[in-house]
Amino acid sequence: MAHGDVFQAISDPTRRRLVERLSRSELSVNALARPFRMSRPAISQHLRVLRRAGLVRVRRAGRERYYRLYVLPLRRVHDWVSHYERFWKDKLTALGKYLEETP
Amino acid sequence: MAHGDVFQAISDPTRRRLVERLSRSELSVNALARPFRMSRPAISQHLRVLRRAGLVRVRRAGRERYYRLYVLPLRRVHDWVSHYERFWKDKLTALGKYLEETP
DNA sequence: TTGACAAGTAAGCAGTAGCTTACCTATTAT
DNA sequence: ATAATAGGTAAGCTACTGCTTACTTGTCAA
Repeated sequence: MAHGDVFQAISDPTRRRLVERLSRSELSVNALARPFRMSRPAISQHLRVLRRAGLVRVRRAGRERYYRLYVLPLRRVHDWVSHYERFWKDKLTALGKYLEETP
Repeated sequence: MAHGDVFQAISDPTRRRLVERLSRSELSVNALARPFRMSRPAISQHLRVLRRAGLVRVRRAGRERYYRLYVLPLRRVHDWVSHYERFWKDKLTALGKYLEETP
């Protein structure tokens, strides 16, 4: 399983774009890779990272493989970041005030 | 400014812990570094990454430097991740359903 | 059945990340 | 003035990342 880290998985902009594309629909690797200027093996390797982080799953159909987004691991990121949300929403906290004073 | 990437900045678990510690209060580097088993220069280097990502700011007081959290860059991460929130909250979407079917 | 195509893996390479020890600078204390 | 302290920077090392090209495997089409 190799169970990679989600934070690390989404730290790369290419992988974030892959996730974005998959949020619209399931896609074959070729379709996924189309807009990228990178070699297809590079994409395969990024997909491996996403797979290991549990962010995507593959369905084989003939000689194609369809990737589908599996968002649950993103929840960890969401939860971690949400903890700080109040600092930019609640301007009454010390840090929030500091924020306002310093542009 | 060197304007580092926030996603990359928080991809390291040590840096996330630093951010967590700073969310409670402003801290000097020594105070910050106390619970870590790493050398202090290592911490300084992590702080530089956080600084470049705009996540912390320093205030000098005598020979100490107090680091303070500056959360605004986290908003980018929050926004990006929030876009996928509906996939685990709204179980009616295709991907949400898929999620339910596959444990 | 021969070839084209989809996608993955392997090997190799340059660049960077994360750590260490050693050193430097500024401030405080004796 | 001397030494201790806070913290940063530099150099160097290992390990990992992200890419490439070359090769492999499985599937479909002529």
